[in-house]
Amino acid sequence: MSLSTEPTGWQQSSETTPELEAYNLLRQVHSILEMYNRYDLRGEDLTVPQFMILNYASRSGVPLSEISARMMCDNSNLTGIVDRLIAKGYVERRPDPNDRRVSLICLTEAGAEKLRNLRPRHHERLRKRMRSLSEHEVQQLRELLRSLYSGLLTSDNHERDGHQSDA
Amino acid sequence: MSLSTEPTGWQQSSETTPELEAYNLLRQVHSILEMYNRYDLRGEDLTVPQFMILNYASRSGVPLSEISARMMCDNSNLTGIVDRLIAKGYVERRPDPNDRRVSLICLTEAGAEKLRNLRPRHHERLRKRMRSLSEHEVQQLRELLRSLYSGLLTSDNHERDGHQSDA
DNA sequence: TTGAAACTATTTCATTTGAAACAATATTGA
DNA sequence: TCAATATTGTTTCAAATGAAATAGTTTCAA
Repeated sequence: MSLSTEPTGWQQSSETTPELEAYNLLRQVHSILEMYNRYDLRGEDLTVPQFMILNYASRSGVPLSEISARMMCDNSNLTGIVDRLIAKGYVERRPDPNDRRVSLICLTEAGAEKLRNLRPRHHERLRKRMRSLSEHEVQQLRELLRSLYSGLLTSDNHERDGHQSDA
Repeated sequence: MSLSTEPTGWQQSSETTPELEAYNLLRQVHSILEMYNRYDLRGEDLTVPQFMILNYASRSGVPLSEISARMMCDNSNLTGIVDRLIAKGYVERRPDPNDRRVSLICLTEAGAEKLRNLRPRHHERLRKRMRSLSEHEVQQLRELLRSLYSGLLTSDNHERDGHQSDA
């Protein structure tokens, strides 16, 4: 996928709903921001998920399953990514003395330094990229996504077909 | 990643901005909706990207690069996914008589039938999942994402460090 | 206490994704 | 025309992801 963002040729399908449009836009925005993040990290010896783990780790150590919960992914996904971060010297695994099942992901000094360097630039870039929204609009967007997020978590949203509750 | 969505233990970091919060929520919402889509397609012999390609293909055929543009991914990603869809009998490749470089992705009758069956249910599920937002809020969200999307495409958002334009 | 159940992380396997290199074809401009 | 350039799709490789199975550990109730 190239970084150039020229107008594309295809048309919006006629069969659509506000919900579907919102969801498609959400996917597109996510995809573009992810792409920019990827390019930002290009020269930094890091991939996007590796950077994400750095952001959730700490010097004192964070359980792998806490990181996977925040990243909304499976534990099994992180094993390999953490391995690569260890190979690069940015984190290390330490056993949790209180629970021998847990392995704590600890930032090394090199990892902490990397993070001190990258995080502020990352936030600043994001801020600039969202300049097309006013301060108020950003907050509006945040609140709408918050509602949506809560709604998705709390209700029975993954029902199977049949037995709709609004019958 | 399990489907259960119980409250998690971690706290929001103190160092954050409205932009970062909005982005993190966007990622989380995206992640949850994607997870639900995955579970919906579980018994349907389809993965999420496979279903997405079905949605963009047609009986008369669509160039692969048009599909990859709409999916915001690289052509190379689709080769394998299309191969699997062909193996399942839902699409086929046909050469474009007007341009021998392009290969048209055509829905088979089985693929068209699958889509007729799945698409309405898919839209209905999405609609229900977004019920926590009012009709007006869905439209607000859509408009905000539209603005953000346009802003991301039009401006020079992937600048390297230095030469900030707001100095 | 002990056995069943739950939890944590890893392993394994298939699929998806990102990126670069490539072959075939099309387009363009000298 | 024809050579340089661009476009389309595939191949290849590394990384990430989803899901199931597994081993080790903890929790909890009988």
